[in-house]
Amino acid sequence: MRWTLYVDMDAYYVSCELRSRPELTGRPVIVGPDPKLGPTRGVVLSASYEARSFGVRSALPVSQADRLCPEAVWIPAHFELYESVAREVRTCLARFGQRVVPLSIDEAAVESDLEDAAAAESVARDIQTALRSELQLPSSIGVSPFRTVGKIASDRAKPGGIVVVPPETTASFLGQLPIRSVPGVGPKTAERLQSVGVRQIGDLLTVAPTRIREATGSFAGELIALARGEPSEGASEESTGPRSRSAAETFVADVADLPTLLLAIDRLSEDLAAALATEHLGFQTVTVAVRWEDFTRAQKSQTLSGVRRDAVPLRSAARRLLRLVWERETVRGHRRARTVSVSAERLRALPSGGRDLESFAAGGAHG
DNA sequence: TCTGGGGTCCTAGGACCC
DNA sequence: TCTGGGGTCCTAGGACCC
Repeated sequence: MRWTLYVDMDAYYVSCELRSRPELTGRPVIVGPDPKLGPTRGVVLSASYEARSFGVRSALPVSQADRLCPEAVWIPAHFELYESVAREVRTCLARFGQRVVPLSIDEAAVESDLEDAAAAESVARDIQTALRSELQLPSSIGVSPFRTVGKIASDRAKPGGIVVVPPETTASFLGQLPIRSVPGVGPKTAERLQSVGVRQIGDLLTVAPTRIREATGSFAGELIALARGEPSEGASEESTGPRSRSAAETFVADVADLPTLLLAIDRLSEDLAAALATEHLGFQTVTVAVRWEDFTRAQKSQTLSGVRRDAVPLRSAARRLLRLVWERETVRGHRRARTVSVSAERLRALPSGGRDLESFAAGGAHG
């Protein structure tokens, strides 16, 4: 039987940092912008379990984390380190299965043909030991024939554990868990489900399917199948390359004038174009988004007549789109901007040689 | 001092096409 | 009086994830 060993690294960014600073082990450590270095609008990226005991969590505003845990050791993020350690992790995992599917920087599914649940648990144990002894990284592992169930199980295994869910016990394992533990069910969906009487996954089997559908639309079938212990595993995904690349900037203080926003758009466009060039990616759609001071968002996008690769068309489209967003806002009376972002979409791989652009224009598209 | 940055997928209406 | 129908593209926004 094909099993998924769903590996989720514990406090991943913190764990990466502790490899070079082992003396901090056992102390509250937070990866994120250090509040003692000045005002910041940032959030916690990763917190050690010692810091979590103070209530510090990922995505918590730094100002609140500082109040909850003043003695924390703050470490600025080193994303290139985390990417390179993630490659080491995948290399290590490859020894333990037929296939390793990377699912995020700190999660991967190891798929392996194994005799039974006991054999799968034994491999999970070996993986954990290897990650710990060879890479000094703690992990949690969920074991199931189903990837979604593996992910849910890995959450229950944290920190440092292994949870095995044999196929015949899937429905009973899931039944008592809060609906919020299903990947894809966030605060809004959970609230809508609760309003039709669904609090736990098992409730999906007792509430009328039409009501589930009212609450969650096309997601309903997937949810009900999961509750039965027979999740519909989406057809194995061809990885087709990235769909979008973006760059964003949140201002230290909200911005009320267009020229300042245009300067930011210029910088972001340059950064984004450089990143796309590194990956040899062309783009066809440009989106500019503004987050206003009240945290609502407005965006404008434009699809160009063909695939582009340079900073110049990216920047000029982005500037135009920003002006349009700004005009629309002027009509309704001037909120200040908190964050601006530029996104490139409908990406296409370009040959690294740098041939004539027009040969990559979408077939038949003009305008 | 509330709420980063980089992503994915879904929905829904209008345009456009055959 | 009537008002096909199915498909795709574009755009704006919502929800969610790490």
